[in-house]
Amino acid sequence: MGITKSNLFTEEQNNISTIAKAIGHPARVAIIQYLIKANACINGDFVQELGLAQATVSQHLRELKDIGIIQGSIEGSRVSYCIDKSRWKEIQGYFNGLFEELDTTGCC
Amino acid sequence: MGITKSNLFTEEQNNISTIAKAIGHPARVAIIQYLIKANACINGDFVQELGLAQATVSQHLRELKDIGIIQGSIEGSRVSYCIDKSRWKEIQGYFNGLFEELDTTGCC
DNA sequence: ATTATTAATCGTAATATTGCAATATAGTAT
DNA sequence: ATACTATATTGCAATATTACGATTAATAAT
Repeated sequence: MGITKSNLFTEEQNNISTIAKAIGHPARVAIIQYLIKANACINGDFVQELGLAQATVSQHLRELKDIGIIQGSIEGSRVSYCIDKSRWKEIQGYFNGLFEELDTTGCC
Repeated sequence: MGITKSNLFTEEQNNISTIAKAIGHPARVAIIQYLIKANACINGDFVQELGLAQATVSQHLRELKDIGIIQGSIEGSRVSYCIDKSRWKEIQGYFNGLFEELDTTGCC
């Protein structure tokens, strides 16, 4: 069917998976890395940077905006993008929660 | 088109996004959490646990196996699943790399 | 005013994902 | 041998994702 049965899962599970899904495309990882490295709000030429069509890049940017990882503010005829650091830390917290539960003692 | 242009991106970007994609479904997050919490190889009744059809669960388990997060070993007529801890730590490293690059000083 | 630049949105095609019933496979128990 | 149990695979329908050309909207430059 292609439709995820979110109602079967906890809010945390849905949160983590939704965020992971958003990170689950190399272009979006590239955008995130680029903005983190820049450490500033920039109207970078993502189209040049990524090598994808303008419409496609815009779509990826919107996905990242939708879950709050990046923010875009209109700056004249351009749009300035940056990481939402507090949201990013929140996301880091979700993943850390997932990772830190692992008990390195025991089998396997 | 629905086909990701992986060739445009770095190996790291493709690695991260591929793993994130695998985590990008609540059922798979639930499986991971369940196995981490168990800290053992178990033939848990994932079908009961998740509330999805057996075929669907099997599919999700295979996806996690494919990228190495979990391992399944045949145990009589059952299959015993567990987290691949070394792989999981490797994945943790990928995400930490992504998170730790963030400079909390500066704008935004 | 006209033209260029930048970025969002719409429409659409190709492909992927999610989910399940049905079937297949393989071990267990009777 | 037969029936039962657990899991994998196949085939298919519904929906989602990826990508792009074309269009739109809004500012900037001439």
